[in-house]
Amino acid sequence: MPAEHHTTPRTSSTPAADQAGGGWHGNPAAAAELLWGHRPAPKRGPKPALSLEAIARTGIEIADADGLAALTMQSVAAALGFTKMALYRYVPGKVELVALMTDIGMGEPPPLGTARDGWRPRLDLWARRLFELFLQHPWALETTVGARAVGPNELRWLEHAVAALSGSGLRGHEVLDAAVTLAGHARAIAQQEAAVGSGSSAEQSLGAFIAAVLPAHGHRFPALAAAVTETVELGGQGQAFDFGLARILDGIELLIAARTAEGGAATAADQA
Amino acid sequence: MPAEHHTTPRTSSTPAADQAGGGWHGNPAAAAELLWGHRPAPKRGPKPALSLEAIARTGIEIADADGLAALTMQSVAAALGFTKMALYRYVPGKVELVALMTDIGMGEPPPLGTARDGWRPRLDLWARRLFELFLQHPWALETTVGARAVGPNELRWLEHAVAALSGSGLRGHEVLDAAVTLAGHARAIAQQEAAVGSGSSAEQSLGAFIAAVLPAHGHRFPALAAAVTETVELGGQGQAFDFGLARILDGIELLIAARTAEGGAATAADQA
DNA sequence: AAAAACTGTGTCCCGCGGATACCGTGTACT
DNA sequence: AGTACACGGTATCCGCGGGACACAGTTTTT
Repeated sequence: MPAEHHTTPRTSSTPAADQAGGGWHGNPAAAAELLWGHRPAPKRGPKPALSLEAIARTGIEIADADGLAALTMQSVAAALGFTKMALYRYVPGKVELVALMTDIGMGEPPPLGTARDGWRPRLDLWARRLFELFLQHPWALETTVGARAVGPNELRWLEHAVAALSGSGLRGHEVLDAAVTLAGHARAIAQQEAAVGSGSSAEQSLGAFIAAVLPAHGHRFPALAAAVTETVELGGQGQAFDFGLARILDGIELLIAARTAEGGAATAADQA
Repeated sequence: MPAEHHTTPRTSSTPAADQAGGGWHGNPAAAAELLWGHRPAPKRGPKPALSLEAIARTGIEIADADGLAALTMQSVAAALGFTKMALYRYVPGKVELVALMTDIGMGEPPPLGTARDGWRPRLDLWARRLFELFLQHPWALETTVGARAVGPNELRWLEHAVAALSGSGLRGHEVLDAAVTLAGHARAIAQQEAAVGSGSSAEQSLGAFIAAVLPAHGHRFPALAAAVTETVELGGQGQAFDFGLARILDGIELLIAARTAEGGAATAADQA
């Protein structure tokens, strides 16, 4: 329902747009315009029966239910009761549709409280919400790798994290790096959790795998086997996210303490 | 050149093996056998002109050079001078080939030094090597998402990290969680760096993007814009990886200090 | 009324992963 | 020896997915 995400032109991407190196998928300019551009809504032809919102939402439903592999132009169109080619009147290509799905799927970032609450609980909540979001939309883990166009919602999320650290005394790049680190942690652990499906945690899955491989090859991984068996014996649950989050926040707290101990006057004077 | 990765049977995966939820790609048992199984090397037919090693290496070259999208059975076979169907005598399917490429691409984990060096420099080196590895093989970021079979090399990497933390006083699941957190950090930041290609860093790319979007929408991201401009003005380079790594290691150090302060006797007595 | 702008559809093409049948080649058994 | 069998490589075929293209129907403007 936000103001973004309107109708689109037929800017198409190059046929063989998959470049080498760290290349983009699809046409980044087209995706950016899809995500950020306001289309003035045409006045001449018949009324559009579809909308970007509806298409993206349908795509999200399919990807949530059956995974990203089940997301085809065909499946999306069929779920909407249209031909697959009808979608191309709204979306320049599948890559751009996925980008739109990603940004809409992220949604508005949640409120984190005011500055009086302190940076730590706000960042903690932020990271947890992001983590839950990745668990809700596991396909987003796959769609947010590599070069891509960033949407407004994704940027809003980042804005919230940066805002939480604004008055903390950290320098600009440190604030950004902290946000990126936290987001990366949520992403990475969500990938582990999503990999084993629902019900079990990364450590449990790893333990089961080790147990399966151990009779033949386990002797080569002594430290790993010991840690896994100790974890399993103690009924260790999957708390990799909580663990890492606490460690990262502790580290940030340490740095903030060091920065404030330097004295607030020379905030931007020195750089190591 | 390791002892693993030999010839393979023609165990094929189910035609429609792409399941829903956190489903596997391909047949995990086939992939596991590819990665772990020793095939006794057949005795009857003509000599194989190819080898798993050669196929996987060729695939790695293609993926390194032109990205994972350019990796097709056709391209691999053509680079080897064979038909694409010849590959299926060695590899049950593309998914398994990618899994093999991933494990071979990781290679042997580097030596980290002895226990007398302390856990921190060893973990630091480990994370940096892993980070560099992801930068060398950006496609590995895509192939290590979701449910997949873990290969021996990948497990050796994990073993090394766990070994570095073995005598530190952390509990089993804490050791595992620390390793997972560090690996996730390397992965996540490498994803950001790989996204912008070579030459620029994540913050610079973000800054450029913000600068491009700012005239139209920048006012909605005040904290972000401030942090970015401060970073750009100070010539802040991309050190998100270093920053996060230092924070995580600081946090781990804090926890180890707390654990050792509890006294080594009651190591496994309590759990919060 | 006619032209212009726009939406949705039918048809086609190419490239991909993979199944299958086939032929050639080499070893092992009688 | 010869022969049966096992195995490697190839040719052909299929279904599916993304997307180009031309066309038909609808609504507004001239």
